[in-house]
Amino acid sequence: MTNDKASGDEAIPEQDEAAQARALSEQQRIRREKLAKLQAEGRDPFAVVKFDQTHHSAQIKAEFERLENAPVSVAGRIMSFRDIGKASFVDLQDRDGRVQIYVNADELGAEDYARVKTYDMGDLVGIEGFVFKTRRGEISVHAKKVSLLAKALEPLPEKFHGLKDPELRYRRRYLDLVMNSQVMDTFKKRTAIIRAVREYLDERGYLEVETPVLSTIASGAAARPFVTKSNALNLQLFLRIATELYLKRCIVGGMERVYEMGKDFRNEGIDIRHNPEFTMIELYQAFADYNDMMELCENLVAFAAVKATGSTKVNYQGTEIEFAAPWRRLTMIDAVRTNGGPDFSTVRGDEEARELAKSLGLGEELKKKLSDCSRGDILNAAFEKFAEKNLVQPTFIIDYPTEISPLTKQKPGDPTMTERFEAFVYGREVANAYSELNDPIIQLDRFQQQLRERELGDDEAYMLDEDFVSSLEVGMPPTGGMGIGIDRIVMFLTDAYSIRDVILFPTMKPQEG
RNA sequence: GAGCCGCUAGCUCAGUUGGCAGAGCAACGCCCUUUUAAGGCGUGGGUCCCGGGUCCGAAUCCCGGGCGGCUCACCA
Repeated sequence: MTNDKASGDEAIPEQDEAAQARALSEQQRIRREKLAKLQAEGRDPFAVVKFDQTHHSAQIKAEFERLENAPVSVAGRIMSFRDIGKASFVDLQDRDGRVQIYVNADELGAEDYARVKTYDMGDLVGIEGFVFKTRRGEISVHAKKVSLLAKALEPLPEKFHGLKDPELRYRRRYLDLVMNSQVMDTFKKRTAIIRAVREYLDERGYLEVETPVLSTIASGAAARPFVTKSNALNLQLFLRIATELYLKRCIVGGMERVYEMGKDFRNEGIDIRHNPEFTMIELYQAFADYNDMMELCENLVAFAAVKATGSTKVNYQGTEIEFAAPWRRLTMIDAVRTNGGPDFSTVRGDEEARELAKSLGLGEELKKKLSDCSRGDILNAAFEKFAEKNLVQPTFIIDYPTEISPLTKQKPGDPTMTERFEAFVYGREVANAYSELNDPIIQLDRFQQQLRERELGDDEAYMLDEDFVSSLEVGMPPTGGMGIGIDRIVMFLTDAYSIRDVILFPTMKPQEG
């Protein structure tokens, strides 16, 4: 139970103590008593400030031939305790895994050995000893000295079944990490992927920059923002939904190649593919177009796949996915046509498209009233209905309708289409890129069209950013830009079913209150 | 936002037709100096998510609420 009562209430403490004693489980109470006893003996584990850890578990196992009989110091958490009388076997878990520790009364002396036997699973200990192999052939550390480095006042989850309850796993991720080694592996891979992305771009002359999370306009994407407030400025602010407009200002300023990898925030639904805060990389390259972005995308993701998993081929939820370049390229119109949908290349104008939408029963896919929909809206809806779910192997869908791409340059010779692509894997969008619109007059027109959409009730239409338009008036070179959803890439490379399995602390409702 | 499902010991889970709250691991005591889900003997541990209702009697049935999971909707 939370206790939110105001401080300074002198009458309550005694009741609090009683209440707390009652709230403690038998096991918690016993561990606190053990701690108190150690403290009374001048052996407070929480007073220890340092332990010299010379080796990790994995290294001892990998280099046993060289390390046999050598002195080592290892540190970690007690994960199991097999007491066989005057000797015990302890499984010690550190960052890399586990190594068995052998302790016996002869080596430690009766008094110290008796004290070690009072240590609990979950306690953090440091071991000084030497490497050996047991009769059963397990590489172990024979302890000459055992130091308690921190006491666990709460028992660990059950050693065989571990921690399974998804609610507890997400809320108390530290327990999940301790108990489930594949969870630790997933987050190590996440780090490897992020490091690989940075390495790939840094080597190609990209400058990593940081742009505002807080601003008065949340633009650059179609999404509802989180709202917050500055006390100092007495001003309503939004958390960013994209970094696009600031990064393009950097291109205007002459940085030529920039990227930012960080959190975006979208105030929308939460499910296995969406967390309100998520990690996105956006990158921009002057004098490049969307074809360059396609090559960059497929090579970057393949590079990250190799760095994280050792291969471009991964198994995702039972389906083999090949990330090696080149990825299939398919226009949106062809994707609809070849997946059982109509041929939009023969559809002229909004009215004809609306008739087609009616005959196809495209109701659910449309985001607004049919009478407000343009040919581009309907093509996009048909794509989502017919094609999207079939795009299992990495595929670039190219050439998006102008109406749904307000920051994108039109295709030369076809003003209804833009030089934009999205990359799909397993039916899910993982990247979005385009030849950036750099004509400030057309950009202003497109924003004004978005404002009309907003008036029609689309609260996700892009907000007008006048300073961004001003920056384009200064002159932005022709530029290719791309956004990649990092969490989704991590999901594919770690075979994660839910986005919550690749975010250490996913957004959860408080349990009480 | 809607539907379905879940919530019982620290953890993983049973709990029959509504009739004294259960197991394994963990804990506590004793035995055991190369075990490894160690083993043997014994002991303790519960706000059955919360609040109402029905009933002689509710973990179980009914109503309301909380949190979570899944599916759908939403989500460039």
